[in-house]
Amino acid sequence: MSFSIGQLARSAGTGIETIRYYERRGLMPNPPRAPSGYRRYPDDATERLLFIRRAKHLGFTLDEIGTLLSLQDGGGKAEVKAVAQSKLAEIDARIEDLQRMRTTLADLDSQCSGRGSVSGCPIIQALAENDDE
Amino acid sequence: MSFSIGQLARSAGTGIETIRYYERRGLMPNPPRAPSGYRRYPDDATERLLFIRRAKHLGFTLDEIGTLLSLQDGGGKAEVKAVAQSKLAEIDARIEDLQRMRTTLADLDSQCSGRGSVSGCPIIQALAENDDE
DNA sequence: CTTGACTCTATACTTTACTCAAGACTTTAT
DNA sequence: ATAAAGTCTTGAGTAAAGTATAGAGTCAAG
Repeated sequence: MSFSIGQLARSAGTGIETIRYYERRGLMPNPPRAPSGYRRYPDDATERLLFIRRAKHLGFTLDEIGTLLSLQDGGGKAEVKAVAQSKLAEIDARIEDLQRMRTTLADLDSQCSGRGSVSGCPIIQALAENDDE
Repeated sequence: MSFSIGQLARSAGTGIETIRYYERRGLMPNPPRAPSGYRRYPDDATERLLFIRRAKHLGFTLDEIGTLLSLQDGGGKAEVKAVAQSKLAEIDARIEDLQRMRTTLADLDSQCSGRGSVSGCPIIQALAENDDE
């Protein structure tokens, strides 16, 4: 049994263009072709697409997913763990960043009455003021 | 006193191209020109650039900053507060997203010994497996 | 056999916020 | 006066991950 690209897309919940894009990016192997030139996918193509989807959902970039896919077939746990940990560090940094923003913004928001003209608005003032670097 | 674009860039810590870009985007007003066509910035141009920088630092997009700048001159506190709150909600959603990723990833990472070949690696297995939607 | 759905390639467009390059002109310093 | 540094406009390129389009060929059903 083999799939057409449309069937594969449906079975994995992606778009057709996405699959061709992944192929160009080297994430999906070039599938065999029917005499017409149509792509014919083996059963496990769905698995590979779902692998990519799950990895994206965990925050990996397509490049990183490419690495993970190649490690899947013939790497060591240490390499996989390294990729995971570096992503973890990245996520942590991003969270801290966002939390700093959140704190400042929530603070300003709570200081703003939300009534009247903009003059004296603590949010605008904080942006307009000249104290922090 | 008026600045050249280079002086303005230095005084605000941005690049020259960035200033021209902001001008095209409508964030910086078109400044008066010298006879040569050179831009001549009034003193408060630096303030405006710094406003933009601070707002970016809080996570606002340039479009949102455009809104804030126009509210600064003639809006109401309610509008400003609305912009801030919607950004706050966005940041919260993003943090939750990242925290979900972080939890899963940290979990998998802790389950992986980091030694030996990839076979049986919990990280790869989680990505390859077929259980969650 | 014809209609409609599907697929092919190649190319361009999307978003966000810049950044760079080319080629010409101007200002500043020596 | 001349050279270096600065500025001008226009247009293109960058990252990331697709999405869309055109125009041509193919497959399945009636």
